Amino acid sequence: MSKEAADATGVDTTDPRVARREKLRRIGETGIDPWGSRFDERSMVEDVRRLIPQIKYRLPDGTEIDTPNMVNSGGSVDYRTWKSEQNAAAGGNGEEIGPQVRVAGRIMLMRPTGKLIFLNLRDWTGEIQIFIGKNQVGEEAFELAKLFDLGDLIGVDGRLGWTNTGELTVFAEQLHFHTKMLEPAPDKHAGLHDPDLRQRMRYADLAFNDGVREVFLDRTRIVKSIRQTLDSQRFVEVEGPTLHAIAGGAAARPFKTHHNALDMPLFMRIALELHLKRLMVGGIERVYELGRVFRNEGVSPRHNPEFTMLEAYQAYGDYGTMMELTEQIISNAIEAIGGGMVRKFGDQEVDFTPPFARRSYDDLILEHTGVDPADEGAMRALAKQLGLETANRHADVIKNEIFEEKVEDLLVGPVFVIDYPASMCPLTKRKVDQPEVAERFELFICGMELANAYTELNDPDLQEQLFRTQLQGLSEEDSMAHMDHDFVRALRYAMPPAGGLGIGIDRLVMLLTGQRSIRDVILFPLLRPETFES
RNA sequence: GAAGGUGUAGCUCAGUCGGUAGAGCAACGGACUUUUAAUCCGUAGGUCCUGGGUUCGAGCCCCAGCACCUUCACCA
Repeated sequence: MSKEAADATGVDTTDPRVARREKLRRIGETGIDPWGSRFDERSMVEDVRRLIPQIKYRLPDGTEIDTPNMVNSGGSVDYRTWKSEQNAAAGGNGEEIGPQVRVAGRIMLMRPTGKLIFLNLRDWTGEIQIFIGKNQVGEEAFELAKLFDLGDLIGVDGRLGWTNTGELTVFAEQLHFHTKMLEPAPDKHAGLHDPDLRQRMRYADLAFNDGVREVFLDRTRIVKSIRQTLDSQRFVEVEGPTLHAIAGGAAARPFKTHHNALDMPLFMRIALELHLKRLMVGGIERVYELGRVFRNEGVSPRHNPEFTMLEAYQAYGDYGTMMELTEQIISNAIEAIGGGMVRKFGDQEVDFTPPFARRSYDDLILEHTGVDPADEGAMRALAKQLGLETANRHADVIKNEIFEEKVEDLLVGPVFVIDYPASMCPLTKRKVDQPEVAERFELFICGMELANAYTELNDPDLQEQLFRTQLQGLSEEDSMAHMDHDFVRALRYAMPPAGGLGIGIDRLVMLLTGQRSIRDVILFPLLRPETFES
């Protein structure tokens, strides 16, 4: 048994948790519900700041003048000096007047100085200083204020005004206790740094770390903007099934699950594609889904097992249409969060001003390797030189490995890589005059694959044949040759020629908000479960 | 799955050559009615990730395990 410190009431003071529970108890003793209740007609901090013009200085003769632009609020005026000048000119002491406001939020900082306490109160729109003076709020309320801890949720009624140092402040007249935080607050300046804690306890990360909420609010703005861009072009948003009997539409390992009542194996979807195309057969000529897909693969700063995809399909379009749509989606999203078309990502700078560059797959290989991609022998030799596996592999597979090895990382972009080898793209229409080339693009930015689009294959017989054709050099698990008879039947009911687009939303948010890890743009990324003692 | 890194007070982090466990913030007590990460005085707080081993002696060295980070692998 370790020795325990105790305050006058015999309570252990070494553990902040114990101290907080003791304060909770004392608050309850005063008759106040420490878990709060409905609190109507409060203002958001953002809106309170808009009331600044209503703060006036009333001179002895009754005239009211605007308060100046303070040092602490971006201006240059020292309030004390300004007031004494005004008073001297008026021949008497004036008085500041300001609007009544009601705010609520979390206590982020506390600066008690004897019989007054300064607080920084934060709600989800911003932070504002609160002044609590013993003489101003009364003995009882001041005793309550002494039981406040960092992280507690409180409400304040008071007058909006300036302190002598020119800080916008709510001068408290009435205090309301809303909720006690029972856990110790993170470091008030450094916040939570440990990435494990930040991800596990995203609530604390959001509450106490600067900039985190802004990233996730930007994510919401980006997603909303994408919907607006598509909706304004008469795309219809739909919700496809997430449980699939056949995990198709991409080459990825699915999560397996099981339906008990039907005793049926199921897969979590790995793509949205095949159901959206069925809907185009049904006549929804412009259709999209913004939804979660699941891929049973490793995690990395760019991969989370569940992530958000946009897929959009436009009848009578092609991959060129999809390039234009992609440019609109991205530039509108940037406009929605502000900050300009030129953005920094790590030490790279990316100019998102459309139109984006368009470069052919083969040209890029030639440019970055100096080897002719049409020369299969030379490609194989280069692959061997790079230490890549070449035996029994299709020439296009080898070429693609070379592309991934030598080209992808260098594409700062944004650049549309166009015209892929047809054998790599079983859901893609071939060029009429070049059947070995597929009408497909991938959009690369900062070495990341951000979007993928095709002129969609709508020939049911060819589609069936491609499903049946096991690609050389790919295992069954790695190929997308999972026959989906119903999908082929759907094509037989006539799917219009169309362009289709997929965008990785998480990666887009990463790029636009400057976050280096996908886990910083996903609220609750996958983690191993924490072990709790109980 | 592989390699490297990290794990020390509630939080952020130091910890020398292997020799009694440290700071700032938070907490507790005190002073302070215009502070800005308030300041000042004082007090308390440790399963040094877990389990083994080497050693007279381990936060530090060795082995195994766990979690996270990075790179790689997997990844249309």
